Amino acid sequence: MVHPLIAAIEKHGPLTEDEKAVLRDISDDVVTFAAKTDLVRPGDECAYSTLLLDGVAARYSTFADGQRQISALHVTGDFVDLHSFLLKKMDDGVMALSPCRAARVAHKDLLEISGRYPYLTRAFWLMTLIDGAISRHLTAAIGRRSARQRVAHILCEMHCRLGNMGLVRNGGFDFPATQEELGDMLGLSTVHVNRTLQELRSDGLIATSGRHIEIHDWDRLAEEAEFDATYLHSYQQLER
Amino acid sequence: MVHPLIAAIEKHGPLTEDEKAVLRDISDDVVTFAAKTDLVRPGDECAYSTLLLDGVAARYSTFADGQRQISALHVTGDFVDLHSFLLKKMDDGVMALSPCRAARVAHKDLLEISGRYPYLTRAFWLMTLIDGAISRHLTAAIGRRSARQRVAHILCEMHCRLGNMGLVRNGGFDFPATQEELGDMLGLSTVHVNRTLQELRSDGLIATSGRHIEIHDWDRLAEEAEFDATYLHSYQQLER
DNA sequence: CGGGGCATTGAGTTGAGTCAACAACCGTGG
DNA sequence: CCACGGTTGTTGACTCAACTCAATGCCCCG
Repeated sequence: MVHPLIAAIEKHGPLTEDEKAVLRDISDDVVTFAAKTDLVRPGDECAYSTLLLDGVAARYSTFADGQRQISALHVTGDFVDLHSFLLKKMDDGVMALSPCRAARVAHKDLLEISGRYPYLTRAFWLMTLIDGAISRHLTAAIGRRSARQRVAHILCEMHCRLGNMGLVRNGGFDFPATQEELGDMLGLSTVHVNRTLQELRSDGLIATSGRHIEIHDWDRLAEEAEFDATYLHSYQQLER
Repeated sequence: MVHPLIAAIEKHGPLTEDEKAVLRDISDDVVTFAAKTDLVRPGDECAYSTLLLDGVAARYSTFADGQRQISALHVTGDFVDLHSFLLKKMDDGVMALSPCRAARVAHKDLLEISGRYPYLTRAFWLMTLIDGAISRHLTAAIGRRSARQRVAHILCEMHCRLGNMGLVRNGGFDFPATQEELGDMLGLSTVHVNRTLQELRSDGLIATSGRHIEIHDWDRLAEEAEFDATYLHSYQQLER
C-alpha cells in the first residue's frame, strides 16, 4: 500500500527515494484511536506530531460554558497537529470522529529534517499553509453564509478532499460526523443542521444513509455553496 | 530604527548577525499604500510576499453577492501573504485599513533562504502557523460567541498584538478599522457593531474617539471575551 | 430486549439583520 | 475660510433566520 504521507506530498511534486525513505522512517510509530477519543488533548505539549493514516478527525476547542467549535477536519494523509512542531503548546484538541489509525512523528525528527531536507521542509510547511487556507474559508462561510450554504459547502469540501485520497465511489463517501459535530463545525445548532440536511435531501441535492453521503446534483450543490476547489490547493506544485 | 521583521522574529529567539543581514537584504524594496487600497489583489500570483512595515491591513475575500469577510488582520512586522510563497495563487486579497508601508520580498529569495538558513525558514514557518492559530480563534469566536464577546475579543487581541510591537500607550491604541470593516471581520452587520460598541462604552469597558481606542477595564473585557493570549504565541521560542 | 446515542419534530423565542433616515465628520477645491 | 459631497457613525422600526426547549422516534449493539 502507498504510504498516505508520501501520496499526499507527491501530489505537489515527486520525491526522491531518499526522501521517501526518510518519511517512512519517521512515521513507523503507529497507534489507533476509537471514535470520540482524543488524538491530542487540548493544552498538550507533545514531543511529536500526529499523522492521520486512516479515519476522520476534528480539531476543536471548548469554551467555558461548554460550547464547542470545530475549527478543522482532517482526513487520511493529513498531519493533524503539524503546527505543534513549532508552536509546542496546542491551544485546541483533536478528536477522532471515526476510529482512526495514526503515526506519531517525533519533533526531533522534524527538526532534523528541517536542517537537512529543505524540500521536505517546504512540503510540510505547505501542508500547514493549506490547512490555513481551508480554515480561512471556513471563517468566511460561518461569518457570511446561510446555514444551507454552509452545509452545502462542507459537503463539497469533503467530497473533494476525500476524493483526493481515493475515498469517494460514484459520488458517495463516508463522512462520520454526527449532526451535532457538523453544527459545532459550522456554528449551527444540531436542530438546525438537521432541518437543513432535510431540505437538501428533499431538494434532491444529496442523499444520506447513516453516515454515508451521496451527492446527487454536484453542480447545483457547488453553485449554491459558491464552491471553488482552488483554495484546497490540492495539486499546487512545489519548486525544488 | 529596529527592523520590524527582525524585531518580530527575535521575539522567538536571537538571530545571528549573518541572518539579520540576510533579512535586511531581502526587504529593501519598500512601497507605500493609501488606506483602502489593495496591497495584494484577490487572485494575484505574485513573485514576492509583502512584509508590513507600518500600518494595519486586512485579508479579505468577497462573495458573489458582494458580501465580504475579513479573515485576518495584520500589523507592523507581519508578513501579510507569506503563504503565497508556496501557495502561489492568492485566493483572497489584502487591503490597507490605514496608510501602509511595506517591503516586497522576492519568492526566489525565500526559496534561497529555505535551502540555506533552516532557522530562518522555521521562523517564517512559525509566523504562518501563528497566523493559523489566530484564524482558528476567529472561527471559534464567530461560530459560537455573541456579538458582544466577538467585539470584546478582537479588541483584546489587537491590544496585545499592537502592544507587542510597542504601539500601545497607556491602554490606548489606534485601530483604523471602520465599523463596517469590523462587522466584515466578525460576521456582524455594521448596525449591530455600532450598537455593541455603544454598549461596551456605556458599560465603562472601553472608550473610543475617532479611530483611537482606550481600554478602561481590561480585566472585565478579557473575562467577557474569555480572552487568553497564549494563542498568539508571541514569545514562543524556536529551537536552533 | 433494553439502553444510549442520534435523528427528527413542534412550538415558542430572540439575537442579529434589514431598511431607511439622519447626523457628524473630513478632506478638497473654489 | 467656507461650502460641498462623500464616507462613517447613529437611531428607530420592523423582520426573520436560527436558537432553545422538550418530546418522541429510531436504530444499533451488547
